[in-house]
Amino acid sequence: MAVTLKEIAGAAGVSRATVDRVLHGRGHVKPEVEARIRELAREMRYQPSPLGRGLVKSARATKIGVVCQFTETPFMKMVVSGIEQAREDLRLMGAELLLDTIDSYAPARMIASIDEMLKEGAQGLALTPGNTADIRAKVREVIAQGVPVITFNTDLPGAERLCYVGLDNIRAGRTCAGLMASSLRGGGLVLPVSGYRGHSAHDQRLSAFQDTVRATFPALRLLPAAYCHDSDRVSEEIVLETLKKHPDLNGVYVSGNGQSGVCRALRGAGRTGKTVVICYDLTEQNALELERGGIDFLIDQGAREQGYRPARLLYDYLILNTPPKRTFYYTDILIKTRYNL
Amino acid sequence: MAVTLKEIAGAAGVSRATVDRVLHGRGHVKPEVEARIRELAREMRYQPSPLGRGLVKSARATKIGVVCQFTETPFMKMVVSGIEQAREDLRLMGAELLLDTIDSYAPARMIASIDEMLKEGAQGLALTPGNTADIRAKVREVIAQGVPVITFNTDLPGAERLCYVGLDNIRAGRTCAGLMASSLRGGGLVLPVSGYRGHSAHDQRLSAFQDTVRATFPALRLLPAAYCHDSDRVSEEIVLETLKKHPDLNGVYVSGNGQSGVCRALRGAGRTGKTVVICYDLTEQNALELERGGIDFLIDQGAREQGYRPARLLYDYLILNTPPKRTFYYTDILIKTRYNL
DNA sequence: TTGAAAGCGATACCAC
DNA sequence: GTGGTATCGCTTTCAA
Repeated sequence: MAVTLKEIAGAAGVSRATVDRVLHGRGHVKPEVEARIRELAREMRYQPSPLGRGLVKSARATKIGVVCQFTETPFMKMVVSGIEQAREDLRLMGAELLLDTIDSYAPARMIASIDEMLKEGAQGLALTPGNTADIRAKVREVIAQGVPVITFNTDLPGAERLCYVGLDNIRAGRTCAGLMASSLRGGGLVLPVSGYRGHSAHDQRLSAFQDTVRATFPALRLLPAAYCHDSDRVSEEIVLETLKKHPDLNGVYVSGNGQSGVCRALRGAGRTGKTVVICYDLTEQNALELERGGIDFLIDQGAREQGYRPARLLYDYLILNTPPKRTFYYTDILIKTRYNL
Repeated sequence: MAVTLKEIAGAAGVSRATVDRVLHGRGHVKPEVEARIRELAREMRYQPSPLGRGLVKSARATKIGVVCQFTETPFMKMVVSGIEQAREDLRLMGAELLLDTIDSYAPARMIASIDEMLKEGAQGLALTPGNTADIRAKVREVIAQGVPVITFNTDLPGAERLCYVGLDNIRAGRTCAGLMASSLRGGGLVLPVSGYRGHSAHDQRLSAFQDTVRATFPALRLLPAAYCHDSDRVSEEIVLETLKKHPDLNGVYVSGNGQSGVCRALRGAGRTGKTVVICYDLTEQNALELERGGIDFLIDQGAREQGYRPARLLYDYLILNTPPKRTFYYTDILIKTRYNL
């Protein structure tokens, strides 16, 4: 049986209320009494019960706001399903999750949504921010008001957010370089395809891949990176063009979206299973391609975790007074093949 | 705000106690009242609060027993750390975890430990059983007494355990075959090294690997499997012998322990980085070898998860009356390279 | 067959 | 400064 507040109170010869005040640093307690209680709590290894605390808090439900952008993509849909899982869990734990999804990239809507959340009484926010000056300013303002913010999927450099939950894109890019090299032991020609120039995740994945290949795997020759703007049509075009010049293209690395287009082009050219394809995000579409052999390796970001974790961290912070242990919660870099889907 | 028992009681015009009896199927309720309450609960989408329930149960702490074998191996040490994490979490949730570790394989001690747990009042058990007749009989007996059992790491076929938590060794073996094939696109000679003949996990990993290679990757030639009894000395010997006959050995697949011996032999022969090594379990030793390039791919079983999950499932079952949703909780097949450690 | 009441651990509020 | 007390949602006697 764990030690309870009541036991501390008994041992100290005071009431539970006094112990509570001390443990929450609310003051209004005689210094000597306070010291004694602090000492006692340590000695008896007191740890507050999340059960009791949660129960009390469930009276006036704590509200946690989540705003998620880009929800039109299959990947983000999975993130949202993680958020909904969190909503369910939080409900049982006596808290309420307010969710707003923004289907595309819209900084203005993001800001409006943040304001809306605050108006509805959100006591903490989880966001997938866009990195614009407006949003940076807004987030700073929110944090200054004492509302904790967690970023997920995309970070917001330079803001005092509690922490970031998402992929370590640099390590992911390196991992892909390693996979490409081990699949092409004899060396070969590789085409990197990225999504948007300036999209921080895409950029990081791309340059980490390029840097690692250049530094560690000289047998691999890199073509200049091409940008497909996350469009399958464009990525297909890019690969087809490349195949004209290099019919024996050995590998394609896709750091953003456009995976299907790449697969289509290679399949049309009869290069499926010959040209190694490495890409990101375990969407249904991509899972299918893994099984069909169109994709060789895929980096899964743990989408549901990205949706779930931020809300839980905010709960722990707000209700249990337990701040996140780290500033970066990197989700696992999960390597998927057709065999471990 | 979620629907509470009280609200149902109010709506049904009865007391909370009556609703409670109905929802727990304890009987002693007039059938018509019971039907009305059931209907109401469904309509109002009542879901019991884990908070309230946990709090009550924390009075007479529910005891959950965990018995873990083979704890002398580095892998099992990580499993134990997962168990200890669960112990901590359960404590906060008002339950108590009794842990007994058995360093080696000892069916008799296992049985004694189970009895001990029951005597100490364990209301549920998580076990890494050995597959002997004695243990099967004991587990059956325990389950017949109404004490739920969960197996982890090793399953116990034919017992009515609640569920199994652990690796899907067959899919893992297949995954390794796929990795070996993609690393040796031109084909090559591969040596499978297993631990014990008759050890179900080792056997499954081995035969799934062999079957997949034979069926899917004809370019890979398989040497007959060798058994090293989990000994680095023996595995080193095996590899050295093989290298004499086949100095250009292209791959080694290690389904049990003995990884270090394999790496040592290859390193001595100057084959590190040339012969592809694929093995299991992210121990410190193995992590080091991944970084040094002695191991190319490694399958991580999610050791901590294997220790943590069973206790949580028992808690959910005993305290929250939520039985496991599946009979097999396969832990993720995590592919590790030096880049995504 | 039913209900009233106590209590799990922590918090909030109101008296003193 | 401090203590008493109601409360959160649920389970568990005990009494009717």
